[in-house]
Amino acid sequence: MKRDETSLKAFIALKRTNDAIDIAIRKDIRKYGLSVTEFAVLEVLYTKGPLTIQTIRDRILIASSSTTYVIERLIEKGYVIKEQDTKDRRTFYVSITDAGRTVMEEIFPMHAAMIQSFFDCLEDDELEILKEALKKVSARVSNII
Amino acid sequence: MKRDETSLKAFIALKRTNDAIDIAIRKDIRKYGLSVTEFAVLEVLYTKGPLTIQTIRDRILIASSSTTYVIERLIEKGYVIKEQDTKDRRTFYVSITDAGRTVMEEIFPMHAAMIQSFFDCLEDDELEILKEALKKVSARVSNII
DNA sequence: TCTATTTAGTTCGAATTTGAGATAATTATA
DNA sequence: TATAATTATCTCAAATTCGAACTAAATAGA
Repeated sequence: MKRDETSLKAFIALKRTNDAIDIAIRKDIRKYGLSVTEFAVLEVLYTKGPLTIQTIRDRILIASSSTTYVIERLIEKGYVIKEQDTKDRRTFYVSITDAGRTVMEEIFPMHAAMIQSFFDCLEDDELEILKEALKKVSARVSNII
Repeated sequence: MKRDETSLKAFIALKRTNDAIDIAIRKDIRKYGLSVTEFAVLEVLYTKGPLTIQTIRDRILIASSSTTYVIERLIEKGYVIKEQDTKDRRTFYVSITDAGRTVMEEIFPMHAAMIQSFFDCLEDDELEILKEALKKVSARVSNII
């Protein structure tokens, strides 16, 4: 198969894999009344600690207006709080609350187990190459855009 | 790094790569007045020929209500037509029109070149493993769900 | 210092997407 | 054959997402 053709096939496989996993996660997380985006925000705050709104947006790659929206939903649910930075009053830090942490502690193990089961069809070295190759490609995409 | 941890990292990299590419494609295709979903439908009809609505839905993994919606948009734009199957009157075949083909012939080379440039940071064997690994994972996900 | 530019986040309207529940046609079963 | 179950698609309301334009605050440059 020619190089160009392989790239296109890889892209199609990437899209399909992502979409299929997304559907699985959506179903799973819906039980807890969360959308995939809400979960992504909670997850990054849970693992990385308090972040500015902008950092959250860069992490999960959604429009900034969507970031405002999803954080508002999470505040309503009591899972995060938003605090203005005293030094730079344009920026806000978002942190997970105890209630948010409790939900994540309930969801996360099942979520992680599901993800792991998706990848358990790969050998160790395949998985490693997959991970590294994806990192290279996403860095490349960010560079080009 | 432990196996489980690598799976989670691979998943995060997958999501991030997909989202970044999606944003790039959206920008690119917007110039032609198409959404990413509309483009995906056109692309599959362009490369695979006429398909039923259900097959299109399975290919691009969106809700069936969304399939109805996006095909309606494409009909309005004159890029596809919908024809009822004479044998099974529940099913409809969707085909790309000449106008749709013309648009695809205009967009597709640039689109393909962009995709290829995203993957040109990988060696041939890395790309091959990436593609095959993604196929395995998406098959695995479909099996589990 | 004054003004221009940049940065962080929000508002708003329009477009898209979803899930739940129809409808209509086909197929399986009693 | 009559009825039940399945299949293909659609309708609808609600939720999400986006892009464009905005406000407010900080920083850079004259």
